[in-house]
This record gives sequence, structure tokens and C-alpha cells, in this order.
Amino acid sequence: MPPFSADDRDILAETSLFQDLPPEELAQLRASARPVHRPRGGYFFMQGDPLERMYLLVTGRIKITQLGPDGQQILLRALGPGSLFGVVVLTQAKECPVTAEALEDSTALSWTRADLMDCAQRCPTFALNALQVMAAHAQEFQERFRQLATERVERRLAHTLLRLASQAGRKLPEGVLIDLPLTRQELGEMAGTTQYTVSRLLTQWESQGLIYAGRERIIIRHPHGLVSLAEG
Amino acid sequence: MPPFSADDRDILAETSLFQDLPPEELAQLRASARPVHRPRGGYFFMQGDPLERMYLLVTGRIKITQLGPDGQQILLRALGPGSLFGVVVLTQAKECPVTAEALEDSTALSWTRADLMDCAQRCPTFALNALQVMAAHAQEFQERFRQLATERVERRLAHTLLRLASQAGRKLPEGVLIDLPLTRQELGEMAGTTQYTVSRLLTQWESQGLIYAGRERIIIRHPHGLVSLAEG
DNA sequence: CGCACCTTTGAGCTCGGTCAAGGGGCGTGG
DNA sequence: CCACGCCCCTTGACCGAGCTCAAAGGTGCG
Repeated sequence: MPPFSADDRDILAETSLFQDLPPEELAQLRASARPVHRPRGGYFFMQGDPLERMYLLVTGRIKITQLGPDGQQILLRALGPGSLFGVVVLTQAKECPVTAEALEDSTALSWTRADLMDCAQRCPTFALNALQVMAAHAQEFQERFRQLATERVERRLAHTLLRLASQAGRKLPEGVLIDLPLTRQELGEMAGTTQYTVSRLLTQWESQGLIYAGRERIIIRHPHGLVSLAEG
Repeated sequence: MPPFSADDRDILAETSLFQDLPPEELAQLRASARPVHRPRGGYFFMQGDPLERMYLLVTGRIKITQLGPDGQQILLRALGPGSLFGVVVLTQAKECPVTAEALEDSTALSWTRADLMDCAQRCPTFALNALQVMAAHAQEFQERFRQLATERVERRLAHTLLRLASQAGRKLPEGVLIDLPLTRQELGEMAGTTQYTVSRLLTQWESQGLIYAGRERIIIRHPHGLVSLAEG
């Protein structure tokens, strides 16, 4: 079996980290990619593991979580096909700072630190792309930090839903489906609140016709309504 | 007047972004550096400005703040000599996402995006260094995001003081001075709380002998005491 | 000396976290 | 196909950490 299919080629070409690379570098990266599969509930890596690989999700859904010293968990990101994770391997960090768990059966391509660092050494474009990716993360978390510090739960949850919709939204006749199987608990871990508060807010918004709230399934019926909640 | 002194040379060599660069690149960077001065209360850049320059603080103190859509401000970082700011100019972002204000009379060296990008194109080491810097930011804010989402005010403020001490601490016979003129208000904006709560906690800690709390001046007498508060 | 701003302290209140209980959907195994 | 059980979700009641508002010292600078 070849290590990748025609689909994988598309995925590499569509990933911002690999934009504008010379063909020989792309070929090299394709050759050094290793496919990895994890069943639902499996881990690509766990917080504290030695940091060895970067991943590009091909199929499935995963979540990135971080555990506090007292066991409180937060959900940093929930990702679908085409998303990178473990980008931190491009730095000199020794341990995984987060955990990557499959929400569904998932497959990813993966590269070792050495492969990527070699590429970065040879190809400034790659290093600069990586810089963009890192900077986007830093920006996102700065922004979420501000929201958490200054905004009420209702707004934060509205922002969370809108962000999820923009990252993993699928257009349906009824509205935009958030195409990730997230529980109330997990939404709470993203927005910085509890499952109970999430449940109450979603129920309220559903009764106002803003959303449809099902089991691990949310459809946003009136995005502009949510936006006005999120912005005040 | 020459554009930089012997001190400036030391500063470049000591900055992680410029580590391990070939001598000709370093020389080029020294040549393209532009000194900038701001009085207390002045701005190096403001949120929303066109993003043009990166800065390296040579003397003085500055704070990096972000303004929410409703005018709520948070303080992201407070920096002393040797610190970089405006690193985001290395990306393709068009606007400053934050404001940099001088807490004291301050001077910095600055470079344009073009100068830096040229350097990154020629020199992979520079691009990789930049990647480390960005990654460190992303990590820090991920961590602070988790703290804000999961920890009580008391712990967050303890963490904030310890972080400030590690970044801008000066050893004194009585303890570690946080060498930044921060008000209770500003500490609150860093820890995600109000000036009132900060004041109450500092008073309490002072009465326990953990710290000395003066006007825009804090000395940590028993770091390990604060650590045990911060960690539980 | 006076003013601006930093800091403290008290009183009251509210958002949202905690705890407890119960309903419901889905998958699995019989 | 049905039944069981696990997990997800909802709802109510309570309550407490910390925010808000108000007022009154301090402190340094012009």
C-alpha cells in the first residue's frame, strides 16, 4: 500500500503551512509523511509525552485539551480534516504541552521534528509559513484571553459557537451545523464555564429560535442573532 | 550622533531572536536599526495602527494592552529593557492588534517589516528564532487562558506576581522587587480581576508577611509562600 | 499647597458555580 | 427485536466568590 493517496496530495497543497514550497520540498514532505490512525477515544499524543511529531488531520475529528495541575481540563481547540496539530514540534520544546484525542475514528499524516527542521533549514518559505501559523495561534489565544477576562459567560459562549461555526461549519437548509460531536461539558471547557450553564443558555437560545440544540449537535439558525449577543 | 552605542551591540547579541546569526546579518541588522524614544505615557504604536515596525526595548518600561470592543482593557504584558515587542510584524497582519505604551521614558531600537523579512529570507536561523519567539507567546497565552478559565482570583494574582518577578524581578536584601511601576488597576487587568480585589488580596498578603505592597511597587518577601498559594 | 491619581475599605448584590435528582437517547448484548 | 445500562442532557435550589458602587485616606508632583 502506498503511504498516501491522491487525496493526501490535495490536502498538502491546501494546507497553509505548505503553501508556495518548491516542488522538490513538497515531494520530500510527501515521502516522509507517515499515516497514523486512531479510533474514537484514542490519543495521537498526551500532555507530557516526549514531543516527536506534527500531524495533519486527514479524516475524522479531534480535540486538543490541556490539564491543569489539579486535574481541571480545558478544551483549547476542536479540529476537523485539513487541520494541523502538534505544530509546537517545530520549536525546541521537549514535552507535549497538550493532549490530542480523537472524537471520531481519525487518520492523520505525521512528520518527525527532524524532517520538518531540515525542511525549514533549506527552505525559508517553509519557516515563514510556520511563523504565520504560530502567530495565528498566539493571536487567537490573546483574543480568547481577553474575552475570558472581560466578557460574561453568555457572550463567551456565543463567541465560542460562532468560532466553531467558522472553523467547522457545514451549511444545511436549516442553518449552519457545527460539524463536531461536542458535549455540553466540552463546550463549557471551551468557553470557560460549566456544563450546567451551557445547557441553560442553549435551552434559552433554542426557545428563542436562534439555534437548534441536540445531543452533541448544534445548528445555528440565525447567525446574526448570535453575533448581536456576542458583540452586545 | 551614531545610531547606536556599544550598549546596543550587547543588547542585540543578548536577544534570543538574534542568536546564532552570521556576523554579516547581525551587522546588517545593526545598520538598519532605528532608535525611537517615547516619554512616559507615550505610545510606540496603538491598536489599529498600520503595522510597520518591530521594537527592542533598550531603556525604560512599557506595557502591552488590548482594548475590547466595549472599551474594557486588559494588560497582556509589561516589559523592561531587552524585551522585544511588535514581533507580529513578522507576519502578514496589516494592523497592530495591541497598544504599546511607555510606563517610563523609554528608548527602543526598531526595524521595518521589509528589513526583517529580507533577513528571514536569507537566513533560516533567523526565521527559526522568530518561530521560537512566537511559539513561546502562544504557549504563554494558552497557559494563561487555562489559568483564567479554571483558577480562582487569588491563585491567578499569585501567578501574575510570580511571572512578573521572573520577568522583571530585581534582587533586594528584603526580597524580590517587581521592577515595573504597575498600579492595582493594571495588576487587575493582567490577572483578570478588579483593582478592588487586587488591593484586598495584596493587603492580606502583606499582613501575612508574604509581600511588601507599596504605591506602584511590590516586593516579594517569601516567593515560596506565593508559590504555594499559586499551586494550591 | 493643591490637585490628580493611586489606594483602601465597607456594604450590597448578582452571576454563575455547585450539588442533587431525574429524563432521555443510543449502542450493545442477549 | 427488545432491554439494559451508560452517558448525555435538563432543571431546580442554594450560595458564595468576587464585582459594583460609594466614600474617604495617601502620596507625589507641579
